[in-house]
Amino acid sequence: MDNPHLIQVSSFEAMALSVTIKDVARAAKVSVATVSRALNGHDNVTEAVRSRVLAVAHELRYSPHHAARSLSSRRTHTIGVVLPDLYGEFFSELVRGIDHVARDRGLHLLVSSYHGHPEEQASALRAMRGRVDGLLVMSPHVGNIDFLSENLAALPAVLINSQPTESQHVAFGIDNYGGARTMMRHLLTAGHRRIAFIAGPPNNFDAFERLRGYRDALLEAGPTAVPWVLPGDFSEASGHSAGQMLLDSEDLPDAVFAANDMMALGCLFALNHGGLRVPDRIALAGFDDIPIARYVAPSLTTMRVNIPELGAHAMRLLLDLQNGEDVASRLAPMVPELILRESSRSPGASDGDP
Amino acid sequence: MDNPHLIQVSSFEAMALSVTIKDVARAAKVSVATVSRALNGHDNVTEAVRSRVLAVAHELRYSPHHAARSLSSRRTHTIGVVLPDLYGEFFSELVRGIDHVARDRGLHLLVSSYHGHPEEQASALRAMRGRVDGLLVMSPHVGNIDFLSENLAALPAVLINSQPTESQHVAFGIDNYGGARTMMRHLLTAGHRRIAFIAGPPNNFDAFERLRGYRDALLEAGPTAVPWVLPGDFSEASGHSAGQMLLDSEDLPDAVFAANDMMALGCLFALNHGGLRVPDRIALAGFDDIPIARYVAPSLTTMRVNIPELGAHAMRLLLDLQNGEDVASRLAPMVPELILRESSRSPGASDGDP
DNA sequence: TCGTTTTGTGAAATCGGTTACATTGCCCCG
DNA sequence: CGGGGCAATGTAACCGATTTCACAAAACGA
Repeated sequence: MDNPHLIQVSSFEAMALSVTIKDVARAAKVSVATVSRALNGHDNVTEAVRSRVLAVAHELRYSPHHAARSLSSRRTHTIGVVLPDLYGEFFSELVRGIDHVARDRGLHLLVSSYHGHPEEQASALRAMRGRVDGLLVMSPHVGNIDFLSENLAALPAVLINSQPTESQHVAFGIDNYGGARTMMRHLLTAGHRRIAFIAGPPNNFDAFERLRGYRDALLEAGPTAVPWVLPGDFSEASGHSAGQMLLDSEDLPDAVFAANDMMALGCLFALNHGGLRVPDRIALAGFDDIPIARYVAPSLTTMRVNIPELGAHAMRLLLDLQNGEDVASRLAPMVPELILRESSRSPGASDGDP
Repeated sequence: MDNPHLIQVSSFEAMALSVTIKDVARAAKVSVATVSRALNGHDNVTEAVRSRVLAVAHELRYSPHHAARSLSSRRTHTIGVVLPDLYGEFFSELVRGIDHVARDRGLHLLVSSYHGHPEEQASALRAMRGRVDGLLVMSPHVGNIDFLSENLAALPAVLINSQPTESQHVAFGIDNYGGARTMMRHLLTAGHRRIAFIAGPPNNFDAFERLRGYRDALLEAGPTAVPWVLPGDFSEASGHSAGQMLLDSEDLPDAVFAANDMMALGCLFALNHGGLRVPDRIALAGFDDIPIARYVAPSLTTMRVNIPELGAHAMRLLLDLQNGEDVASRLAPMVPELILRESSRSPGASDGDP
């Protein structure tokens, strides 16, 4: 470990814009092959040589050129993450969960969003070639998903919250259908019969499943409960319009179930400003349990989805998949949890704490 | 592993995986150089040849290997983004602004966070070599920043919201000091004299500047106003503790100014649950104007920082810097805007709308 | 003592592109 | 009609690493 006097590094080397493995080899008086072996921890280098190489490399501030390394080793140590968008807490939390696992394993993240334009998704996927070892893809658009197979060139991939497909891709997501039914059961049990639903974007698979859960729950509840669907697109603004629409109409539902929290908040905001007290006059519920949900007044009843864990688990699936492990047993969707808060507290019930 | 079926599958995939420029060249009966030129839009290829090459490339689903391309062309078409963390709306919005510009220019983003461990930052930076054409670095830790110069290998870089440094790096950020003074002026004008400040993390430069603004504003306000600083770390939890601390103490300040919105919200939450009406009993203000701020009840007075624009502008600076443009004239910090909301409405003033 | 492994190191091929330079064919003009 | 100029294409040298293979020296066994 100690042979500092062997190093003859002149300061002019520091001027070099980028130090390559050749520079290190020259300074350490060995071949590039030996430098590579020494730095990558192969066991067939003398300890004396290794420490000399390490010292020189450190002295020269050498850091290997990633593109070159991945070209020859055929590994990039990078995972591609292709998302519909980056807006809002959902994606933020998702990426955070993914990033956490990535860091643990010393991997990097190449984040790409196609900004809601499904047609750009294919090109986003294609651009990943040669940059990543695997892909995490969130593709919530209902419809043909098999472009994946066409544009992936057999990279290991895990689909997040996407429509199931015939192809072999591993998919993992949330039990949106079950979650919506759970929420509906809660609202129905509380005595609400006229329950409006603020839907998500028409082509979104999550939105579709939540709507399906709403519908099926109503069917089971019997003929007294009829569907009442308001359009929405997952944005806070669309929730606001839906709320406005309710204010403008003569008769109100007993409760409003929004397909996600953002819309529930927009709706709440509209109702609040319209002077309609929640939950006294109308109950309100959302889906996702984004962090804000607990802070608004009244705090929002919602289905909690552990979003970081969704991303983290998908990431772990992907990595294990790369290692050839069998992950089939770990693909059951995550079941969301009902979080009861003030916005659905029935007026008849105890007033609750502050 | 010696299941013949598996072998068959994997070898099939291997073939699909490795369609290189050579395969295209062979199929189109031209040389690899011509393929490269045709695909990259050089003008010295016959139209007939170009279209043949394009057709074949599309037919074979060829997409160039990124590592190889960037190794020879010395461009990665990727920008590295090194952040302290990915948690919370601030970073989410920041990345969104950056991503927006990146997409416009057809660039990718390599996101890396060092999870609050400054010592990991150097390695995060070093790992960027050969993967990115430029760097966006947010390094809010007070102290030696010159590790940047040491670990950057002359990559163009823009610092976001970081302590100014002697080195040549381009830096861009928010006028935290001025913003804090603006808020203080508002609170003082409203008649508050005993104003408590919930500080950010001790080593954070933004936090430091905001605290400095608070202190200087108090000094100017004269001897009747004395500093009252509560510890915090930018997290909602620390704001909550600060609020709790206030509730437990006998005498209350007239107003609380939190160094960011997350802490203001935590504090608000604590005060609400403690039965202390905001703003009737105590005024409250934050900093950042994160989206939630307008939804909480009472809605939060804060300094608006256009966070996506902060990221977007830093990104544009970086790209122009790469092009050798002079960006010196565009480095003036962004001035935050005072957003008056319910949480600081003085009890004496008009009651305001719902 | 002399083969025969074992071990450490170097030379060179390789990964998949880009691009400088060489080559070819064609047009045009003296 | 012959050669200079030009445009289109091919050849091959890179880019900076990893890795295979060859080879020399050292260790080993008989």
